[in-house]
Amino acid sequence: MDFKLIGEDSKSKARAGEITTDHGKIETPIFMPVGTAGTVKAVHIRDIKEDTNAQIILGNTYHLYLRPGLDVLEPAGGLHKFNGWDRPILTDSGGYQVYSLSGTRKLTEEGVIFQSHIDGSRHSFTPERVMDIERTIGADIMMAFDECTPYPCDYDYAAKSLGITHSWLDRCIKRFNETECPYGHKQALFPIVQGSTFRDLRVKSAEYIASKNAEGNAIGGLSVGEPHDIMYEMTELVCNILPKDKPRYLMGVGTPANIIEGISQGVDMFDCVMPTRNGRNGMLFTSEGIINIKNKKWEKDFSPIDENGLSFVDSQYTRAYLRHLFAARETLGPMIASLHNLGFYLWLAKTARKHIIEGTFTEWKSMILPKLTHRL
RNA sequence: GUGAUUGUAGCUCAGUUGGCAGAGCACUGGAUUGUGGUUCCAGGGGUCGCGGGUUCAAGCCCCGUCUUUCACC
Repeated sequence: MDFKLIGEDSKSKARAGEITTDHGKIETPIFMPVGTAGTVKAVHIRDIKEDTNAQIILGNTYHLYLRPGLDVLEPAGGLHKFNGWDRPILTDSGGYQVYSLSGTRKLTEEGVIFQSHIDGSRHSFTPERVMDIERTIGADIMMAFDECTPYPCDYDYAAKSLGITHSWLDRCIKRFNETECPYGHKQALFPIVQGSTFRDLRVKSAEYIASKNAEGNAIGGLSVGEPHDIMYEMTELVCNILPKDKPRYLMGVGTPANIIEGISQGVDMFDCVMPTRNGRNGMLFTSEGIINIKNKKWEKDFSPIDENGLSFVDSQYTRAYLRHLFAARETLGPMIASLHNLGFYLWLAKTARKHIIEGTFTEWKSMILPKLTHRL
């Protein structure tokens, strides 16, 4: 993996760059659609590639390990071959899922013993095991196994958890260096900064992660319910410590406004379930504001979904028709809304990049921000 | 025609000994941040078939009437 900076904004920390992987280039800042179970829910691979122009998607170690399992993914030739996505893939390590999904779990210095949310079966994740699984999935970017602390989180727990995350990182790096991709392409390992909402823990973690000189670095443990200003404060703090010449990935963020703020603080990569999950539930992010397509006010609105949108669904379908699909619980409704939202998120990142390169990012940001939170 | 039976929110139905009219679904809003195609929160909505009567008080008891379904002539 390679990363080079293309341009920097003079009035903020925003920067434009380019990541090169064996599966192609990623122009940053970038939004990465989430494809937890090997699919970006309700959207065809063809539409993600050709309509939203996404350059990288996510997969999830926890979910893919449980289903379909490595005994399917390995003979399939890895996730790229399995789902037909030939551009870059990033796999989340499962640390977040062990925290958010698993009913009963036991966390020790060694690793985590958890129960499957599907059938209750017991499994064990250690840093070594997670590295092996991510090798078998074959993602271009593998995330280190961490513990995502909840919010709120008391200081003692956050400090103890951080120690575990750091020691797990060392074991991830060791295993990563001892193994290689079974399919022949290169894989990168990104460590994750934790430390909850405590400045000293975040600084300590960011310095530790920076010292590993990884090919890219991630900020985790945010967007878990804390106020936005705390999220921004922690992001800014950490970005000032993480190396400038490596991509920075803010995990799980966020709303369009969160992403613009993150970009201005020097974050290069984002992922979030919001465009797809909220899309499936009728919430649309458009160029003029946020729409709840289920609202009665759209019942007889025969205007296009988003007259400025670049996705084919934006002009193909009307708001009234999309509302009807949701009211009738037709499968096409969530499909249209998901594709539209992904198109909008990708447009947002691409347009931010253009303005960073042209030197007009700050002006554009102050123009676009009110529209991103406005409700139609 | 006779004997039973039914009628309460848009729908399906609870409603105790007579004591503030309820639920689920639907509808109207809101939430959702490294995804279990969800889930959660809030709100609006009633001439208790209709007309009388008893009672401090009736969805509930009494009388009449209409209505639903069933059985028998």
